[in-house]
Amino acid sequence: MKPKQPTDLMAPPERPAPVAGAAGRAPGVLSEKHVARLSVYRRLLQDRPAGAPPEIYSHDLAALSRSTAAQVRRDLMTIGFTGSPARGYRIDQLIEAIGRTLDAPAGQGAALCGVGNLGRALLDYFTIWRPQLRIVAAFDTDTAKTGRVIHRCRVYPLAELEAVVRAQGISVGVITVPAASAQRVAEMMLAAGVRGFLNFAPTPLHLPDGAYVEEMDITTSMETVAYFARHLPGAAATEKP
Amino acid sequence: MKPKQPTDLMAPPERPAPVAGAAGRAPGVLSEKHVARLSVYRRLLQDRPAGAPPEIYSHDLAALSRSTAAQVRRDLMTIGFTGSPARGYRIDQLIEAIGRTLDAPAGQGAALCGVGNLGRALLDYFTIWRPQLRIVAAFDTDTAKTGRVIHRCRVYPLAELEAVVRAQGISVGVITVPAASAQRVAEMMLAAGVRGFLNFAPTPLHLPDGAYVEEMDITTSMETVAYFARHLPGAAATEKP
DNA sequence: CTTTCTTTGTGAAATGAATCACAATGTGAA
DNA sequence: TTCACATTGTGATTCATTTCACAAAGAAAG
Repeated sequence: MKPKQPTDLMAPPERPAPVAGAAGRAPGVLSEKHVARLSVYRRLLQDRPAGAPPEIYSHDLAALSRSTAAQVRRDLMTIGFTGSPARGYRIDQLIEAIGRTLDAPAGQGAALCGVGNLGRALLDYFTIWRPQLRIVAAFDTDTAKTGRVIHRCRVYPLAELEAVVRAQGISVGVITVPAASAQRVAEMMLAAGVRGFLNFAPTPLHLPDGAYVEEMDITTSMETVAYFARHLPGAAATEKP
Repeated sequence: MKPKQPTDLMAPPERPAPVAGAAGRAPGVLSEKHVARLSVYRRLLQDRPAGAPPEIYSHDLAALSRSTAAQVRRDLMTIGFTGSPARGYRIDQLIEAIGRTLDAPAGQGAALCGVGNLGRALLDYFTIWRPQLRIVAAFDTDTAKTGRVIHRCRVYPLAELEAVVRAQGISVGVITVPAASAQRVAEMMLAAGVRGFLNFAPTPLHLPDGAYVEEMDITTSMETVAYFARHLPGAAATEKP
């Protein structure tokens, strides 16, 4: 074989394809894991019992969130929040600081596509939800479902998606349709202005840059858990040699 | 302040606490991300249309799975699967090879706790499922639900959890109870022999080493998506300066 | 006031994962 | 047969994230 040029000459260098994700983050924008941890911290702090002290140490928050003290301190550092030695972090201020990072000042609306079993469960899950981030519209093709209001959320026919999403300035889409329709529905939402997608369909979405997709692949998670249930240190169970 | 010993003398060095996860993997055991990708590869290959060619190139599988060709090759390398230059990977053999890695030879059973909206949706989701990994029992405290069969799955009272889990050799637990009961239910399952947990409750589980927990935190995922919907390159939308 | 203790904030180091880049391999065409 | 080419397999490298480890900062006790 002969020595070759940098491998590909006409093909672009191997990238995650022109596909969505937080791949190339703008400077000052946090990483996905980072945002997820902040979200968890906030909820844990909000769920605190009434009598609890108004401050918390990094190692206590770490214990609550299954993290480490160093991780917590680093996370808070990057959002510019500071505590005091020997007293820890002020909980009320911390909740507020995380909110400034995570929440849209004017609030954000989400739309859900596919009012099946899972869709209805999620609507229910998010009914009691702060105004900061709410599912404000649902869509389905089934005329038996459209026009009704399920868990306080109106169900529109899919044909009205573009109009409703635009009118309400919806920026987040939750996809709970069957795998076969997921890509089509996602593209409709994208065209209507939705930028962030939470995809429960068991197939990856292919969207251009400028869209962010989080795959919630229940089947894959289940298989992952099953794998580690067998392969964890000290797990001889269920395994046939 | 005075120079100090290695920081902590009696406290153990900061670790993710004696808490579950794939933290310290045994040698030869794959990483979580790795397993997740293999699971996705397999499903994509299985879902292939009938007329498709019996082989596939790494870059084609990468495109399907939102990955890169190099990543795919590396993944298959670590499970010891090889293709042929200029012809790619044999799909049928690859599906089988992934199965040898992911599946328990004798199959694995899962139990679901909490037959609410979300629990029922998941039971439905997993009804048509291969024998390799199935939800074989559900549990709930509500006597209106126990004794019935929902989506082909029998619902037992929580009191029978230990007996049923032991009798059926169940190794995976799916938690869809309210946050307040999640920890208790997880501990019951752990005591009965469950090693892997898929936790949909909006609070992290605290289990000792020897248990693996995958958090399926829908609220956090939603907040993450919302954040990136606003902060993605070229996303001025929904943001108020 | 001084000492002792625990905690924060953060460079530096370590770990882990993804990507690069290229020799080796096989295919099909001439 | 030989050539040209696209692809695999993989060491080396880069990049991202986590962890370490310690100076600085209070607080509380003496």
